[in-house]
Amino acid sequence: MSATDLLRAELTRAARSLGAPEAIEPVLERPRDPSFGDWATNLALVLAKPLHSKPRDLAQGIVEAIDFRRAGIRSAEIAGPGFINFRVDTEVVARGITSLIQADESYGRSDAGEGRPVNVEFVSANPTGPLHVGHGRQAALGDAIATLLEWTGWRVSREFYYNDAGAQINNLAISVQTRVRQLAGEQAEIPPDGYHGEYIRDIAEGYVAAHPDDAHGGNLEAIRTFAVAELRKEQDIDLQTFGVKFDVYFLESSLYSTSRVDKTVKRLVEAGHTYEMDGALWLRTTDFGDDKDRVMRKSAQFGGDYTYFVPDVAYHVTKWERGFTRAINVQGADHHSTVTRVRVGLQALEMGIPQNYPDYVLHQMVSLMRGGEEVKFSKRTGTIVSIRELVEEVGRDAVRWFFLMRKGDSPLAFDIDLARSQSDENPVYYVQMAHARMSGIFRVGEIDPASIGADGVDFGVLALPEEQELMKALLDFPAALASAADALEPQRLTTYLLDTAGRVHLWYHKAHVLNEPEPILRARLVLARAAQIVIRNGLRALGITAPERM
RNA sequence: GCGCGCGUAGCUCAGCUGGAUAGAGCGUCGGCCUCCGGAGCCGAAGGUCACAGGUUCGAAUCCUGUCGCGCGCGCCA
Repeated sequence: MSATDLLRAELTRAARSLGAPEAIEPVLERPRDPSFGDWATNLALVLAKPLHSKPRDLAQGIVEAIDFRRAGIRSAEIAGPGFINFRVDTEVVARGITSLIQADESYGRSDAGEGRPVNVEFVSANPTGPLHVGHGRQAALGDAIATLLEWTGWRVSREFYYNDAGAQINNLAISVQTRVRQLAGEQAEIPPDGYHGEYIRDIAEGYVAAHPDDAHGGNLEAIRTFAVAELRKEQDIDLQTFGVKFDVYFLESSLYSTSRVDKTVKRLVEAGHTYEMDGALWLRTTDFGDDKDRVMRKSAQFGGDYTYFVPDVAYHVTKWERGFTRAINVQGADHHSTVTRVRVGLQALEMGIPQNYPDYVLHQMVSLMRGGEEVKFSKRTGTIVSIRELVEEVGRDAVRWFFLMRKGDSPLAFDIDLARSQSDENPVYYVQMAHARMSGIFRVGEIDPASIGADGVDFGVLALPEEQELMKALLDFPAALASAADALEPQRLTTYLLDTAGRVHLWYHKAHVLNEPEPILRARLVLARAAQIVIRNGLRALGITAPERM
């Protein structure tokens, strides 16, 4: 049980003894000013209304009802309008650091998810081109969210859905076919809504080499198959470069071949939420809060196909039926209009799927900055900069960190110069350096960090304010990680790591380790080990490496 | 026009689901160190949290409206 759990449990007991409602859950937070103490609670302020008493009187009652020993505190003071500030027993801090080191690689893990399954879908790029930096942000976010959920006890499946069936694939095939014809010396133009990137020519050349019998590109079906396979291969390399692995690749075409699309449509019709108009089949999405109804099946004059959201709904039915009672989709905010449609489609099926299923994590656009100017184009791919190029230039760790350090809600200006720089101003360098420095202590001292144990160590000698603050920060790690996981906001963890790395550096400058006399040496080795573990685990949970030296 | 998101220090951004005097880095100014395991460290200035109302013990955070920016608004995906 962590220090905060102890205190919280005791507060709950004290509050109930004063007549507080059963459901009360005391909130603990770090006081803004560390001189106030280690933890503060607003419990008395919250209870003032239901109990019809003055906050300060209640606070007094709570303080008197607390068993300090059981709560693991050495003082409790009432402040301001009714806050209660606590100072944690030094013994409790010592125990916390001790169990941190014992937990080692699993420090920060919790079982809030209780092993329940969750599906995290991200990237889901159609095989019509290389992955660009927007997909990169998605890959970093999705992979980090998935890992954070694993750390908090969920059974995670990473899933990549791709459209290998629709109009865009047709566009791709025609674009490649055009290039094949040009190679054969024919006059041909890629249609305006086709794909114009340089890579299309590469694929055309590959096709001709693999299909010498079809040098003029007459076999559109073979071209389509070839192009999709090539681009899937390229995207896999992109993902590999980025270090992302998926558990499931889900093909849109399989939804047709298994009749799942037809079944979904049938069910929607039977549920009575559809109607025919102008030769098309419509879903009455306005019944569920959409601003207009949506076409499900196009009329004959538009080709008679299903619109994209129909297979998308069928796809999400499979997630539900595969046992994923929780599903998270990571997408660019430019696709946010799909959120309502997918959810509404699932509601209209009336099969007991919750209204807010699936969860969405939407992220804003990425722009690349170099030399203070925006980078717009890439030689290789035309109008986009591919994630592979970016990773090759600045490195996987920096790319991941930069994509994770901002809230998804805000647009991201990726500073290439900063990401490359080997200096404290580069946040990922700064954090990794904190880990490398801790590792350096053990390397120089020729001590195996894994051999460090905290038994019998006198924590009382860690009296510097910097080491007190550092220990507190290290003990905050599990809560910081859990908060990032719960909110599906990895930037909470990057923020925590940056702050904690700052405390590590501060301590490192202030306190020597290796040349100190015995009781201090041992205690500081323990602290260095604890810091090393926290930074390493935090970076790993974000998919970033923690180097031993830099 | 409608929907979603955003607006916090000169710049880039945090702000832990409503808490105390709104924070960090960079930049600026002043000082210290210039021995170390990669030259850092200390301090200062800098804010109408876009604006106006509202909710309550208490709002950057929740609600309403206004302004500005981004994205979306197809029988495209």
